[in-house]
Amino acid sequence: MPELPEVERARALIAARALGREIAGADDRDTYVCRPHAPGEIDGALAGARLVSACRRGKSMWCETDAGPVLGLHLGMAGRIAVDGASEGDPAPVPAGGNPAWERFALEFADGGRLVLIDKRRLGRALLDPDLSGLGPDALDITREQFRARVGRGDAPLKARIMDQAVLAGVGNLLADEALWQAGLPPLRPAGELGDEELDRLRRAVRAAIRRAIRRGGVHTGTIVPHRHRDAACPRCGAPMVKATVGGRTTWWCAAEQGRPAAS
DNA sequence: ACCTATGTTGATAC
DNA sequence: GGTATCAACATAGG
Repeated sequence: MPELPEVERARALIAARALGREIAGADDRDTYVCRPHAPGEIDGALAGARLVSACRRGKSMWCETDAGPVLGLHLGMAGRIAVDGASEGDPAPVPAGGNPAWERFALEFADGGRLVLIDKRRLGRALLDPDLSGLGPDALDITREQFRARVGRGDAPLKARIMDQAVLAGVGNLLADEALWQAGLPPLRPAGELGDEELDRLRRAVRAAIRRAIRRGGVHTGTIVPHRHRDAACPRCGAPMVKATVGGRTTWWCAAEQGRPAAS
């Protein structure tokens, strides 16, 4: 589920509950999730240290430590963070019993508590000193000028453009559908065709959708999310919702308000 | 049972 | 360089 809002809630959870606690060790035995590290490398780098900050850009998180190394965390497609058993940033709070096999990485604190990366699919990541140089500006911080210049160019479909993390960091599949629907813009329209007024409207919609999702608990709380299925109607005008693959992802939009029919 | 779908991202190919 | 496609993972649902 994790798009920017879920990641922000996870970051806030870490900031509130994990900073300053002595790390006794790390369980980094899952070498797929902790790649490119060998088992024991993260543990060796962090044992005895304390997290001093919890930061985020787009969907990437990282924690600085008083020992030097930075711990990078990414939730991938199904990851969530829990600290001492309390989870944030996901619709269904891990009911007491999420499968223990889904705990892919953990920081064990000297006080007995733990910070855990829970991830059914193992597409999340935990690693040292992550490279974040390829990320564009965070979707909540991007200025109007930056947004116009970075999003309003290229031949790629508008939706693919706003989901490109190098252009703008944080927007995923559901947020993209939500923001485009709120702004009344066609997902398939080439990004470079947009005018400044449309780009400003889209930026407002992206930021509003993100802030609302953070408040309400996740991207699944979006207005069109329940209407992303066959035979659904646009909750604003009643026209049929239509579907196509855009930028490699399933995309739903209002046939009337968001113009441009599905290509082929 | 078999096939498809799933909130991400990276590596590849044109 | 920009854009598109596929694969990585593991589960859930028709």
